[in-house]
Amino acid sequence: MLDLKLIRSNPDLVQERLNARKAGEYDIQPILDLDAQQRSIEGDRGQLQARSNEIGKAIGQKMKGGANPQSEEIIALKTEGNEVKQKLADLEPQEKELKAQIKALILALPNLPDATTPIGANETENVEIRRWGDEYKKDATGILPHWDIGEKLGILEFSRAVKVAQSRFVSLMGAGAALERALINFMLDTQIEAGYTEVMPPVLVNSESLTGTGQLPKFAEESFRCAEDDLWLTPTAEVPVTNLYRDEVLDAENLPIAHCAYTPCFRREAGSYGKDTRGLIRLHQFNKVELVKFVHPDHSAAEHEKLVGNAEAILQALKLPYRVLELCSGDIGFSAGKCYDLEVWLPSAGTYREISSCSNFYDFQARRASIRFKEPKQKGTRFVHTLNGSGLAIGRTMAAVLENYQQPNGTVEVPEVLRSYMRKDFL
RNA sequence: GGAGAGGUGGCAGAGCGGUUGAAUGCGCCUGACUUGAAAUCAGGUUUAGGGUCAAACCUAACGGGGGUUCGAAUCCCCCCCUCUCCGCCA
Repeated sequence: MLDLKLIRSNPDLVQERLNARKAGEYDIQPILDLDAQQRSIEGDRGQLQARSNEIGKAIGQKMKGGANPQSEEIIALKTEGNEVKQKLADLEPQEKELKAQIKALILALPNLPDATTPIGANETENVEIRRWGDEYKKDATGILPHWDIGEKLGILEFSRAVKVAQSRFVSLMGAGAALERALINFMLDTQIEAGYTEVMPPVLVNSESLTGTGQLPKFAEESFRCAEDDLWLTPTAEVPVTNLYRDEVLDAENLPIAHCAYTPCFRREAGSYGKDTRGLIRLHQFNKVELVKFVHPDHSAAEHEKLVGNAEAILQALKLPYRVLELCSGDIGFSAGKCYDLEVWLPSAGTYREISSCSNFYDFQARRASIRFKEPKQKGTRFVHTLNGSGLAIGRTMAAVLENYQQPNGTVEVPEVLRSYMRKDFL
């Protein structure tokens, strides 16, 4: 959520930053208009309420002093009190309605792209920052797509999963399930070693939580909902883990708070019907290890770089070639101000595919979820900055392993760092 | 699912119609005492919005939403959540 005070005091800057996402898409003028109305009413209301309080206090004092409740003096005050109440009854609903409208409009506004975020219209204008692991790229000749090799090895079961659920689901069988577990454990162990505290959060979350991180209200159609309970299947552990601290005031000395979490993730993938219909790339249910940080605003840029490094460390340990993109203003997510994507090399397709997205949300989510911190000796509170990134998406990592580690004889070598988890060298 | 209890400041916990934004304790901050610290004493310490150069000041908030009243943390109604016991269950 953007700061209304910033919108009010610096409308041109805000509008210009929003235009960097998509020109003509966002207009803050209605907010400014409604805000002016609301403030005007609030002024009047405040005065009336002050008078009402005076009357109440005056009556209280006189009664305590033994005044007759039927005396003219008291009756006159009560009459005025009733008049004030009438006027307030007229003003209050107006102001309430205006506030609700403003809130709804602000909740629909995305974060401002950071000044360092490259300007661009769409994903074609993302900027490649660096590449890693070219030396591990093998000759792709004869390499089967991961879904083919997976079915051949009997470790990925698509058609039966479709019977059980629907399309875009998979069952992992035998060594496939074991590999998934190995990846989860390896990633968690690595991130715990790097200083993250593991958490296993609920994967059903309420609407307030989804609003806190920015999935609601705009992206309701992207999540599975249990309508009777106001609960949704979490689309990413970002939601439950960030909301762990919703409506809290944290001690500055406890920052940064860093969590890693393994959870299944659920996405409806509405509107992507033709895309990635085969394999593990785009499923309604997938596993992910997520990294989430709550940091002091002064350190969020440095913490962001560190977090990207933590995600990269997984790919490096797995010796999977990847590149780092900095997303441009037209492609960063709704809540993010700055975002790096990690893309892993998929030899069968001859392309890099997103495997992690690491974002700095600045105070955008913290403001929505009211996550603040207090510094000793300083008055008041400030919003923390929240960061998160995949570390990593398990299914896509599995796809990358099945392809990058595929042998000419149709087996798949187990990456060295996973062998102690798998207790075997080949699939 | 049945029965009961309860949701108050950073925490614990009073208040149950009138100058109560809220006793008390803990925590925290400032000062005194001390070589320093502890202990002790005095004072201070909620958040949000408005206002101001900065203050003063004004308004709101005692789970959420309505209602009664000149006036509600306190009374009434609805909803949510938590806890205890019973039942069921991984």
